[in-house]
Amino acid sequence: MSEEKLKTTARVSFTEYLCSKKLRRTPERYAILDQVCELSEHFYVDSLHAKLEQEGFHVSKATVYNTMELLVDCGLVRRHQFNNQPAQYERVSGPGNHHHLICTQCGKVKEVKDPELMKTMDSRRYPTFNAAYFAIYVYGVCSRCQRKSKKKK
Amino acid sequence: MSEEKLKTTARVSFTEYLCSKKLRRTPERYAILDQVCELSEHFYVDSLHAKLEQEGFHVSKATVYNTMELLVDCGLVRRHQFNNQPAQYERVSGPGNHHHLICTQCGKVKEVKDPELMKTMDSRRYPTFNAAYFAIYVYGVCSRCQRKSKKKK
DNA sequence: TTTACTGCAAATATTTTGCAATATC
DNA sequence: GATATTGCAAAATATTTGCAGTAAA
Repeated sequence: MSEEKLKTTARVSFTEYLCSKKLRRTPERYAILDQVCELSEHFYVDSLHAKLEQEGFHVSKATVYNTMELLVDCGLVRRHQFNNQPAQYERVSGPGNHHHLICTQCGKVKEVKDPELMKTMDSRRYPTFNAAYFAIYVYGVCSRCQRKSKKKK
Repeated sequence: MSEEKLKTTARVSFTEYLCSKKLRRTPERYAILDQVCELSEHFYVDSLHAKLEQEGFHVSKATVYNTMELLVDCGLVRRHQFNNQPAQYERVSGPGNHHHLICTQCGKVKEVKDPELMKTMDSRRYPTFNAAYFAIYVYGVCSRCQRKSKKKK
């Protein structure tokens, strides 16, 4: 999907969400969503805010925080938080199809695709819990840190 | 496993860990570990600290934070952090055999056993990543919150 | 016209850090 | 005896909140 098409699709979803919840469609909210669509990787509130300012769009951080909450609530964005770092966000593009490898030494996060595992996850059913989406984190040591510890020895 | 046996096993692991890393075996560290073994559920640094003080063992919070890091590093404890709440910790008893259901409305966390899923997870292999353990979070709406939203309509 | 939203600054709260005193090795 | 660890208080920092002004409906 092209970035433009992606933006359009996201805007439509967001508009539907805002209307259904009787929330206002402000330029700030759409500018933040647009910027989110331009960030392919995981990002932080701080980096998102900096990018917006850099592009000449002034918003307060409070508004960015507020909007991220809406975007998470409407399913366009996922929130992750590892090891007491600031929260990381990630745009959702299509059905969840990857999980995360997290290095316990350097904190780096890598995405991995695993269709078989995703299928297994999708097949899970819970009697009294209405599941919406899931996140899988595998903790371990990344290749770079493995090399580092070998050197030390 | 009885609580006493569990404590003993945990102490042995922790001692091995401390020795291997040439860290000191202080009464504070063991007292914290013992207390962790007495908490079956997820807990916070704050509640753990309060429990210790309540039982007459005085430790500073800084030491609790420090020790939790060691316990996580040596694999006796897992750390979770949801939705900007303070970090939650959970004692690891035997091989990982459950995952978590998290209510996006009230924030409540529930453990679920799913041996089949655990088997699938254990079978995953990554070429350059040395996996140690994993965490699975399923987000959705718990039964209580489902009832609440029905009432509202 | 109503009131939700924004920006700003101040408040909050968890976690980290600096340092002197202490206890482990 | 050397120095890692502790306790305490202060600092750091992400996020939330209060409030007056602005703008969407």
